[in-house]
Amino acid sequence: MNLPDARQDVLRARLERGQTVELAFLAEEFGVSVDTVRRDLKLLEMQGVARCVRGGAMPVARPALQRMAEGDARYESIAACALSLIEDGMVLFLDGGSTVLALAQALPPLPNALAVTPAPAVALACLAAGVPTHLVGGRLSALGAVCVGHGTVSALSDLTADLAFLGVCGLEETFGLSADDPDEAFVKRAMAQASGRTIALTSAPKLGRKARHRVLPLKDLDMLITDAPPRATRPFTTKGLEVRHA
Amino acid sequence: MNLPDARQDVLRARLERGQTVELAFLAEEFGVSVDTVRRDLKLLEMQGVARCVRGGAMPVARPALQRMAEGDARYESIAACALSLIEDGMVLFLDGGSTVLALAQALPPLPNALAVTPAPAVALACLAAGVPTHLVGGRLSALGAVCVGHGTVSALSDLTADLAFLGVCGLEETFGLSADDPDEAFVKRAMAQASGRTIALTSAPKLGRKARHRVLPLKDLDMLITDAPPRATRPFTTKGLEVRHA
DNA sequence: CAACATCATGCAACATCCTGCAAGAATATG
DNA sequence: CATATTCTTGCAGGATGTTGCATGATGTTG
Repeated sequence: MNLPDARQDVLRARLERGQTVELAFLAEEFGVSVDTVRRDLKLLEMQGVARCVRGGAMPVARPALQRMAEGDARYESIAACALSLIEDGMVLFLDGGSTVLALAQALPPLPNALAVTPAPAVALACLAAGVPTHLVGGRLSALGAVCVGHGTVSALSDLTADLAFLGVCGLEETFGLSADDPDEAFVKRAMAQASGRTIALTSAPKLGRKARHRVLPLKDLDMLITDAPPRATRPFTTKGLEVRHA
Repeated sequence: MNLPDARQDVLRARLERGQTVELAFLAEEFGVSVDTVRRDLKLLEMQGVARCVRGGAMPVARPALQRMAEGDARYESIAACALSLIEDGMVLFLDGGSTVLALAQALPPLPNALAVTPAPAVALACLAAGVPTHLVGGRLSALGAVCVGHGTVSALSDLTADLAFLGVCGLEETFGLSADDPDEAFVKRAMAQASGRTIALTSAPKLGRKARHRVLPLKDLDMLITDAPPRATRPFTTKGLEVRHA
């Protein structure tokens, strides 16, 4: 348990859960000096997971609600690439998350298409774009601001779509696509299983990461759209996954 | 949890939600001296988030909020009046519409309550306020950005709540409460029928209006909260409706 | 006006941060 | 197998940030 990677995994998990971590307390818990923990946190800060403050670190990925408002240029290129797959008349599953939200905001009017999503923010963006929208209800998860629960999953299972666009918490060569929240994982899986093609949208930092809960094995994924360089997607292309670089 | 930045984040969040904070109480809560909290608030005052006053600090209305305040100042007073009916542990039905949205944004954290709503914007506001939220899904109506349809109505009918807060398109002495969209009318009616008390929130211009579709007769309404002057609500009070003026 | 609470300032004690460095462990290389 | 390299860790130091307290000033209340 005293390997750097193990410590950093624990820290990453807590931070992504929205917890703030305290330096002195962590040093005690891990049985290492505060310097070591400080270095761990600085590393996570480089990766954009933590925000180092005096005495510890705070999560940078605060509830998806706040990230939403900012809007990120990184995601726009991914969204633009995904748009080329969409035609009017299709039924689209749209997951939650900031990358998929960027896609929803970039949608052109599609009067004959139907967007189906468990994410309220995505639903509003689709409606504003001029796409008929069906919002799948349920309990709202605090982490991702997405509807989850049995009702959500079962409602999704009763639908069928041409394309499913999934946000990604982690995508790893052997572990496949994974999510931080178990309930959100079930929702993602239901969308993947009920759609003709499943497309993952993800920014570079998520590649090679394993989030806590497995959603899909890699072979059930039809396409990956990312802004990562080709070298980072090599493990996936060699396994037969189609990758598009934004 | 005693890092300076963490404290300031908490304070910032409360102030941005319109709460006023009290010095002595905060010192107790954080386990630090009042001097420290005073310094925190002074820092936030430099950043334009707080306005220090004797004994604590008050939220400062920022330009973005002020713009909203021009159109919505009246909604805020209605929301404040509605808040007095709400207690932690209740189940609340929240309709769509800007008045109800203002109420959702004004909610304090209610960890044991449950907010149930067919409106995605309201759901996000409740979640951000720290209230567990259930979003009732369905087709998104283009008019009001509210979920409508048979699934929505039937899901609402299977629930029960203590209070239902309904937005109003029209409220007239004989015609009762009415809505512009037929589908939205069914949703409003379902919420009214499944809740203990039904409360209409409405600004002055809606009084005396008949919208296209009837939702409820006046007698099925338990309370009206409005910013209209007493003279405008005379026809309703004489019919036995309880009216509160914001 | 008197009693009291709150505020601003300065200060000393303390905690934390950064940098550099050396010892140990793991891995690579000849 | 021996040696070199890299990585990780803990520690020492000086710099900087933070905290609580004391002091006098200012505001509030009866």
